[in-house]
Amino acid sequence: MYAKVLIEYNSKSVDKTFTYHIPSSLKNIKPGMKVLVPFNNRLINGFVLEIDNNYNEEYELKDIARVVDAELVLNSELLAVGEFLHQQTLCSKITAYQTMLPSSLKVKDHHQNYHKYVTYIELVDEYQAYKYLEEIKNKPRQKAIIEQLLANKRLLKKDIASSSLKTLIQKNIVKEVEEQIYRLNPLINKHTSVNLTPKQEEIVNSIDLNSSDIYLIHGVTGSGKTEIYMSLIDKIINKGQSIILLVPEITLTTQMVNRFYERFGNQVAILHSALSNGEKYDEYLKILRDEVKIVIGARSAIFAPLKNLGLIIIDEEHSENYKQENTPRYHALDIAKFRSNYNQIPIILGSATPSLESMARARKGVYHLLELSERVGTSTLPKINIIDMTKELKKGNILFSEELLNKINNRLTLKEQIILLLNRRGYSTTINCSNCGFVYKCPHCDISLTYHKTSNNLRCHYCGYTVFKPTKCPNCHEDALTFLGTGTEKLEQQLKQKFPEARIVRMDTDTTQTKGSHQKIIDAFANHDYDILLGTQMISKGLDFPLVTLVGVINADTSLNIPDFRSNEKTFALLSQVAGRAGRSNKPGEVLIQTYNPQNYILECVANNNYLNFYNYEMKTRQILKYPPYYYLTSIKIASKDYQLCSAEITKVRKYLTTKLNPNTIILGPTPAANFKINNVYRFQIILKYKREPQLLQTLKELDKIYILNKNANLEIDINPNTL
DNA sequence: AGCACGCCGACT
DNA sequence: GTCGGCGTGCTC
Repeated sequence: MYAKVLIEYNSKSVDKTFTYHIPSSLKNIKPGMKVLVPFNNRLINGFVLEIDNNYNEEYELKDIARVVDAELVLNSELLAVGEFLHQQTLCSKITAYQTMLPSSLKVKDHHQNYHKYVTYIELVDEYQAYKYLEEIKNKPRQKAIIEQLLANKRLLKKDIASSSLKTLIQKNIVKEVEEQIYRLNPLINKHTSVNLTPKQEEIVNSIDLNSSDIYLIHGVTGSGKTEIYMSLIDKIINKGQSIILLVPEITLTTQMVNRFYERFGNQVAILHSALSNGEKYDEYLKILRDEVKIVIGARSAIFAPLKNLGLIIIDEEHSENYKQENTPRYHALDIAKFRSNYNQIPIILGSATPSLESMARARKGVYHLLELSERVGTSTLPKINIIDMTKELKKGNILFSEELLNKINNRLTLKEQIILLLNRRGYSTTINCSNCGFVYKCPHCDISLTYHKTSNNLRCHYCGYTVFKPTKCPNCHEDALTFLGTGTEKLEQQLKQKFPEARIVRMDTDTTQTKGSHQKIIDAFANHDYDILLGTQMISKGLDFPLVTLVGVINADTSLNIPDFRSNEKTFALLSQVAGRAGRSNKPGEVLIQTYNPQNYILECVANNNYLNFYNYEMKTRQILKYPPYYYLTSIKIASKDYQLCSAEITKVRKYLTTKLNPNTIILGPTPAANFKINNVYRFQIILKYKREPQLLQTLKELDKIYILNKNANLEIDINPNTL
């Protein structure tokens, strides 16, 4: 028996299988297993792709050393998914399979074991124990242990004083028993039943669970999409099948996970980046051992090794987090479609603000469109007002309009809560010299630095470069440095000045660095320990605080002005989402959006809660500018530390593409990429726009081969990129 | 990836 | 004469 093994070197130069002999002691080796193999005079982790019975003996083969984890096997479906991932994103094969397994399994220590054990003590023999009790009348501690064991059968070893226990173990009266436990062990199972509204019921019933169709549920915030998911999950479990529920990373808060634990208890496994490696491994084992029916997780949970998959749900379908921004650059929906096709099962997409791609497909009839236009219960959609900041500016109000200040005051006296959104962290966003015009930029990246007041330094938000706040302009040495723009830090400070009695908490990347801090802030706010929550976009999604009746957007323009073809779509989704945090219970909510562009059509659509107008308007722009969903995009970048080489190589790439691709394909560039210079690496970019390009994958694959050998220039390919 | 092999420059 | 630079090529 022989095995074809991929070596776990993340380099495209060894991205092919190597053949090994399977020794008779390892006959249980299957494709999809992790093994340890001798390679180039050392032991390397490998991944078995195929098993062969014979091998034409070209040269002598080495033996597989051992199996890393016999339980951890990718089944044939997931092996096919890995191949698909490799083909579609042009990543190396080994990267594809590594992405699909929990990251803790990138084994460094060859004798590592991920199982967590707990040690119990038990009596070896009850009769012997009684007899021994007679002998030790004057040893009360040993006696106590035996008596406890007689009453309880087993005890946790760590709860027992060790000296007397040692004697008992030596005398073979007591033995130690090790048992594997799971690090996460929810047993909350109230089996609360869902009561669906007639509209929700209608949607549940219109979904054909035996099809492989895709359904888009367009439901306004607070319309109870979760109840629909739960009801569908119930049906699937009754069919004896399992479910994957994808949510954006940030939505995986205990608020949401607890609802599923309460209803489905230990049938649920969760997978997301905040889990420790051990926790991830345990959750993964539960899935492999067929002990759970539901996997709730972020993007990579789409690879969950559930057997007998019956349904895939992607909540907040529009979220950009479903596309991975580094290799392999895959979109979870593409993997979902593959698994839907493989298992002949449906996909449910849910969103209050569907992506244009999904809505366009739904309206064309490729997906089924299901509408939920009303909130459940007594809650109604909040009233949204646009505030013209140009008028406020004349009154001298830069950050807060009069109306926003009045309303904050009002909610504070009513003991209600407030959420404020400012999509920019730090204190000031640009530092320039009013004397010579000098702008402080990162020396490694082509990005202006942001001032952070708490640490009194300037920071690059791309590479983390930090300098102390200078007192004088480094160019003209005048004391004329000015700080422009506002970040969350400055907002917090100004807010404290205006409302000294209010309890304010800030949530952004700076205040959520340590594990669990994100959750702590949410819990504290939910507990009404704070009156005002202010933060960046991470406060906008999925949170449900019944006391929040006012949402303020400090500056809607920060998001609108980002130079990206999706900035309108992102702004519409962000503002609609954050607006949806207001008035989620019986108290009506109100939203104030401050802007310097009050006549902006996107903002008007947000204010009127009119997705359809936004959709029609934005589709027209996309059509004129030849963007998705009318055209597909692919971005091809050359990255290099050498500016000259970088620009020379990208020109060659363009020439190559011109000869190989369909003449109808639009080839734009080369241009400097949006991340032109990061960490001293330059990037030039070519953008492809096409409706149909059968030569695409083949051409890119060949191009990729050319650059495998080039050490000084890297090729970065992103098919269907999120941003350009 | 990681390492051996190999072919040219400036040193004890 | 030798130490060492990193280009090339191989690993079942």
